[in-house]
Amino acid sequence: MKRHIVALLADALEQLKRDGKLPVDADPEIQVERARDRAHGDYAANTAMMLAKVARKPPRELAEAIRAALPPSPDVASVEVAGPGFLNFILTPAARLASIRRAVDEGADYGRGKPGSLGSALVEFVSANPTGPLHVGHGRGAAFGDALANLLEAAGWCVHREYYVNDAGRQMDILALSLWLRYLQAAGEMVPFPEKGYRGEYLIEHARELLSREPRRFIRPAADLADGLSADEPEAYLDALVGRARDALGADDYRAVLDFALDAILDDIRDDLEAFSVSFHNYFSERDLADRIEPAIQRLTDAGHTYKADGALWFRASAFGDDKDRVLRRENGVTTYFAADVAYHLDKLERGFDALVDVWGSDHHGYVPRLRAALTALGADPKRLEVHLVQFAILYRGGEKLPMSTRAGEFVTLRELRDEVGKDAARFFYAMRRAEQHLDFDLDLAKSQSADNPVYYVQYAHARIYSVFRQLGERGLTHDTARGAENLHLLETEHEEAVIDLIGRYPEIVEGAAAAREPHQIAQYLRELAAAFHTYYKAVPFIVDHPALRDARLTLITALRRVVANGLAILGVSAPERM
RNA sequence: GCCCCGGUAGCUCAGCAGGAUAGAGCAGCCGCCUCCUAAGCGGCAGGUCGCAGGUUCGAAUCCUGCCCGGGGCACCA
Repeated sequence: MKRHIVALLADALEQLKRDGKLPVDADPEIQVERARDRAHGDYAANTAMMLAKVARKPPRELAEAIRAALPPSPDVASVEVAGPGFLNFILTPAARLASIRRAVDEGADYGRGKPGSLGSALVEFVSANPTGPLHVGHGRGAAFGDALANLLEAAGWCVHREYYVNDAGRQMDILALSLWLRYLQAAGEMVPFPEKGYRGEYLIEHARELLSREPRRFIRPAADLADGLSADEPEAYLDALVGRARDALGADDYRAVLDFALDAILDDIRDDLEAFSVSFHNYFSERDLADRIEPAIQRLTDAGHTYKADGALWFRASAFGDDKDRVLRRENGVTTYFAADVAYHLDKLERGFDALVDVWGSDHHGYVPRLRAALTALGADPKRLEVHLVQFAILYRGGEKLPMSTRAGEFVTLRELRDEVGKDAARFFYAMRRAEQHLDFDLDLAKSQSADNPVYYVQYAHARIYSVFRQLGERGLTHDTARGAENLHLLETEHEEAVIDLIGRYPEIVEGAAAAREPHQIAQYLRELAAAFHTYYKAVPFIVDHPALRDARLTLITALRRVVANGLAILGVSAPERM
């Protein structure tokens, strides 16, 4: 409809140019938007005000001229000039009601774009290091990433969801060491636990599990494990302990411990995400990248963008907009995380996605320029990579800021949040806010307010509609959908106008939210829609004696129920039939 | 020091590819269940949109500077 009105305006401007009332080179971008106020009609255009200067005419006079030049349309009932020179379009009732029929007929597809019509996107999100359970910061990334993926899919993208598993490198060694030490402790050995190890309770539990499966296999004399090591340099101390653990266990058993720890934690993360209604097509292992890192580095070298200095191999990132150059291969020959990430994104590009959508924690923002630089250096269009930064929630409990450290094991887990406020409330709560918005997350408040959470408000609208139909059955009546569809013109209270208007907007909301990559627009819209419904519900009885009017109202709330369900599905929130 | 994000009602936040009177929820106050779920509805009150300039017919929205808050600036991942 919006495009239709733009086309009408374009025709009118051409007509005015032919009549010499407008300079031929006047070629404004025609902006049509939904009127914010229903008194301003359905759609509004500011075209006359934008053209007033070049046309050297007062905006209202110009608006009048455009109005007169508009070709007739079966969908437009009238056009008014208003305010400083707006053109307000009022649709015919039939045009306005068309969306109600579509919502009923198309059901779950209402508001969705043609599948794949916008291209293909790889959405990478969460990608939390597999060293411990997900915490509430990851929860925000999961909720945002999943909603964004759903949203893009709804708008017409073909979406692939991926979780990048950092299962290589030093942190895995520290994890293996930490698990092994807990295992020895569980077996009754007196071994000290390093300050910088992963201290979380979860590892103690995983260690007990390992001990019950393998009561003897990983036992080693460990009393002297730390002998002669200085703990003054905690990180170096940790690395030394890792070395001794590897020696004590031997390569095979060391690897077995590491894999056990990794599998246990990844399984836990997967279960957690599933319960959070988040799923992935693929968990991409950093280890599987092993043989692709050197070729990626080679490609950068072949293109002349690397050099050696201080014994390391550097990427000339500063030539592509980054602050400084970045190391690809360290002095000790080990490639960096960055090198792996370049290989990973090169792999994504080679898989042929039109858009690489990365959802990262905002603490990684300094990392964006170097990755973009690398892709540019490799000859890719840097615009294919878009990175969305999600601010971590800063947690407060009892007015105190909570420390968040995976290694120290001090964090509120996503699971705890879910147990406390429920999956739907947590998902909606996260989805309501813009991702880059800082979030003071007062746990006491969030938990105490759970009954006031707007998610219930929206879900209740859905459940209430089901309730109306249950009531209908109890009164021995049925909904004649054909009669309802034929009698939508009977819906003329102001409350019905408002609901019809909002349902008609839904496809535009999806399109706009997807284009802006802002799932929170869906949440905002749903609150508005639910509010319009609850007001309508209170003011107007649906189950009335007049059959045609009754069926028309039931058709309208059926359409509304569909839109609520479709919108909630994008946010990963359930649409209950009763509450 | 440099970079990113934010500063809108008492609180938490929408609104920001400029547009017609700045919105919502919560908290506060006043009302509403012989009526399809009161997890609801109606109403009242609450704002120099951080500050100062600039661009524009028009600025919460764009530009510049400053102030305040958060985060980031690794041969960690």
